[in-house]
Amino acid sequence: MDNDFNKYNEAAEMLKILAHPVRLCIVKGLLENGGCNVSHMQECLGAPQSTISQHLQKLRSAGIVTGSRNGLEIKYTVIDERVKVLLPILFNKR
Amino acid sequence: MDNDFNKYNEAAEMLKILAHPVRLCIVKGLLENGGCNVSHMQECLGAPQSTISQHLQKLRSAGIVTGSRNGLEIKYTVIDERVKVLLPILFNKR
DNA sequence: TCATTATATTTATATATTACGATATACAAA
DNA sequence: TTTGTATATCGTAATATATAAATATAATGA
Repeated sequence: MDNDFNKYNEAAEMLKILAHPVRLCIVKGLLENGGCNVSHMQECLGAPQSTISQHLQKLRSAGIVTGSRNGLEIKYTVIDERVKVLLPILFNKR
Repeated sequence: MDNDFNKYNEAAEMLKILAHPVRLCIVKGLLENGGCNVSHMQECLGAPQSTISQHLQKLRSAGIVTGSRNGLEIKYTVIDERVKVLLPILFNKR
C-alpha cells in the first residue's frame, strides 16, 4: 500500500500550497483571465501588498505559477498542468 | 463577493484536509479497495493507532469519509463525490 | 542624478497543525 | 461481571503557517 511514500508527500505538498483561500483565488483568477499583475490582485483581494507577494512566492516556488516582468509590472500565469485540470473540477457547479 | 469568499474558503478547507500524506494515503487506499478498517491502515502506514484515528477524525468531520461499525471493527469508506473525482486525477501518471 | 511606482524580502508575532503517549469508550466472548 | 480487542479522545510539546509592517530592490522617467 505504501510502496511510494514520496508520491503522497509530493501530492500533499501541492495540495497544501493550493489549500488557502487567497492562493486559490489568485490561481483561479489567473486561469480565467490568462494572467494578472500583483496590483490588480491586491485590489481584488483587499490584502496588503506584502501578503499577496508572499502567497505568490509560495506559488512560484512550488512551480504552480511563473511571473514575467514587463517594465514595472510582473505578469503572473499558471504553468502547472495538474492545477489547470484540478481547479475547474474543484469549482465545478453541480 | 461574500459568496465568492465563502467559495474559496470552503474549497481551501477541503484541500487542507486532503493535503497530508497520511490522509491522502488513507483516502486513496479506501477508494481503491472500497473500504478498510483502522487496524489495517495502521499496518500499512506504520503510524500509531491514535495518529491514524485522529486523521480519520479529520476526514470524518470534513464529510470526506464515513465509518460503519461491524462488531469491533469500523469500516471506513469515502463518501465525498468531489474527492472521488479529484484523487484519481491527482495521482494520474502522465 | 533623484523621485516614483511595482514588487520582493525581512522580521516579528500570532495562530494552526502535527504527532504521540495516556486514557477512555464500545463491543464481544468467557 | 471480567478480559481482550478495536477505536476514539485528551493533553501538550514541537513544528509549521499566516499576517503585516518595515525595508529593500528593480525599472522607469524627469
